[in-house]
Amino acid sequence: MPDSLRRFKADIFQALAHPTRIAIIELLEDGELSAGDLMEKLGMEQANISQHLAVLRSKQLVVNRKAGNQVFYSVRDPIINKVLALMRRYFQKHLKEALGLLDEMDGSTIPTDR
Amino acid sequence: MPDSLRRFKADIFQALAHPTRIAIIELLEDGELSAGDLMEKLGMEQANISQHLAVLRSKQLVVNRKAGNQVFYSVRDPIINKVLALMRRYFQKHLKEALGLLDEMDGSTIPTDR
DNA sequence: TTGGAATATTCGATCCTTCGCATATAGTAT
DNA sequence: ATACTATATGCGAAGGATCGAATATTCCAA
Repeated sequence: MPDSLRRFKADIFQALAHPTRIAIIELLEDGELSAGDLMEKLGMEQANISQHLAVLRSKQLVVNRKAGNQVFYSVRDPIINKVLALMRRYFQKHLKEALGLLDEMDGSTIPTDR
Repeated sequence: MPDSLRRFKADIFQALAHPTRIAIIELLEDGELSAGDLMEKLGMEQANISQHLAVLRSKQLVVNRKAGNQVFYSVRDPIINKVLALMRRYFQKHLKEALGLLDEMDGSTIPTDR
């Protein structure tokens, strides 16, 4: 496989390699949301959300639709949702080790994923 | 979902977010290989391969088995292979746009993935 | 046409990643 | 013990990612 193709895949993983961007994709799984919706649900700076959306857009993981003042985002291809679903399974399977890997153990109860 | 879990997933994507590490995982899909085998097949610096293997190990994506002088690596959980298989489907589906995204078009024929 | 709301972009500081080079460790054989 | 092979680790330079603050753009309403 040529290196350019490997780079393409790596870029997509790179786009997913941030907690906020994962949160965005997962929030969008149930349907489109505006940038403002995401900002509110995630409780982060407007500029920051917009920057993360720009990353996801640049790799074509999300598409956007303008409606007046607002911009609505959705996941472009359900394959990406499947990838995240697989990751959830992976996480559940390796929950113990996963917790061991986490830097901060905040003593909360075992979380159920999503 | 707590942020720590999002970070866990992001870390795994981060581990996959490099062309060389993707190549390693894909090479390991058919069975275990030694670090030397990988070095030879990928034609990269010994230290570099070892560093990438360290990343994959630290996120527990691969496991290793010592046999005398050598260290044999394999993918820990087939779910990771499934994730890469999905990515291959994704790539084929969006081949045209993908090529548009690639920086360097070297004029070669349309590649068949793997 | 001025104002306000929603979103995007630019900038600079800080941190993280990646690489090659050099060196360290571990196993094997002589 | 010595030497050799396989693999890992430490280091420093170069480039890339992330953030908040400030600013720009776009659209609508009065």
